[in-house]
Amino acid sequence: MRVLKYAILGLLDKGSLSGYDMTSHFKAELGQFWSAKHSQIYPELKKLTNEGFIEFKTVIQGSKLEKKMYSITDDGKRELHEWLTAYKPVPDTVKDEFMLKAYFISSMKPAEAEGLFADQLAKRKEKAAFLKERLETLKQEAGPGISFRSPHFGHYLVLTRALERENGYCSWLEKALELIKSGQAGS
Amino acid sequence: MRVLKYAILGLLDKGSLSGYDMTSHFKAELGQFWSAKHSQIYPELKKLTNEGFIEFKTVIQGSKLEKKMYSITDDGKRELHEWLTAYKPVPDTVKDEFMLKAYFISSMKPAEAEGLFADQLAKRKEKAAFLKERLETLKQEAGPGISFRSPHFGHYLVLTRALERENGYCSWLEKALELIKSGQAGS
DNA sequence: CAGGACATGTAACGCGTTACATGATTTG
DNA sequence: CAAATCATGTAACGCGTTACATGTCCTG
Repeated sequence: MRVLKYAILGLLDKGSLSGYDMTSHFKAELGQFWSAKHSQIYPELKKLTNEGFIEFKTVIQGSKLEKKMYSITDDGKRELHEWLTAYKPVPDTVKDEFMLKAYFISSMKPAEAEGLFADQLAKRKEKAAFLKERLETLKQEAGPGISFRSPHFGHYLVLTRALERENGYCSWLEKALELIKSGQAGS
Repeated sequence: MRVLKYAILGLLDKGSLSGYDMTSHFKAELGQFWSAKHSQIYPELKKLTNEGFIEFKTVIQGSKLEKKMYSITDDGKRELHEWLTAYKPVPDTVKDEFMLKAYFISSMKPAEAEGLFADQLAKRKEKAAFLKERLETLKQEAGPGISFRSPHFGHYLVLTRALERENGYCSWLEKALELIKSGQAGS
């Protein structure tokens, strides 16, 4: 399905970028929902160039270092638009290794399960706090009444969703922990 | 990391299964958080047998049809336990193609974005309703006061998490849709 | 007796990660 | 001047999906 192709086209639709710049985006907010390593990005850039969806200009950074600045072509824009506006089914499976362990909870002792869930809760809370801070920063940059028109709207959507995802996970973990503990008490 | 290995060991820790049985589990509740096709399962079963983590007996179904019933060995149980009780970091990225599109919302017209989000909301609501029904059924089978001791506790955890995941997605989509529509009104 | 479910396998291909490999630039 | 960051590439390997391939059993 080549989703990385569309991730690259989408990034380039906002402005020119080098391959290295793209890896940076995948390490920032966008990385909550999509990412790729540079070893996957560089070959994909070559492929997209051959296909005519993007093009590049070599730029000299400093005195020697060569950098390829990519931009999207009209063909690329058409391709991106087609993907963006296509309605797709919700995936049946979104893989989550922790939930796989949860499914096998009967293979653990209560104390082991409690430890596992408590650890996960602590880590998720930390991540939620981190995302909350990022969102506060964004709100200050973009102003409080963020709207469709704002250049930060995409960031805003991604951050609010990521934060709610973690918060939802946390409240579920808390409920699960109580059930595990009450089962343990009655032994 | 071979997570499929542990998925198989976990399933077998509850009782003997054929490869075909495992694919059925991946199509049921467990499939919300992990799945694999039979083309991946059968080679993995061969590998796990060679490694001594599982073993099988050939059973005749009907008069001719051969079926391999797998069970977990003591080595396999140790291996499973080690994985279950290992604390792991929360993954940085959980891929979500729809959220990638959301990040690129500025490359869409408001009406296009509205259509996309409305479609996603309808599909997520449908999935949430389906999961809610499954959960009601489970509650009737298991009784209302489900606890750690219940043989259905793993199912219960997975279903409640999946349902809350969809509900959370829906409420975020509704908020996003309002922002998109209000931006459109002011154009 | 036909269609769907049960049952098991292999092959080809693409996606994704880790590791290998190199070099320039900036900042403290 | 050392360390971190900027910058680009390839190779090997494993994971996952689609397609190819075959045959039995049960239900209406």
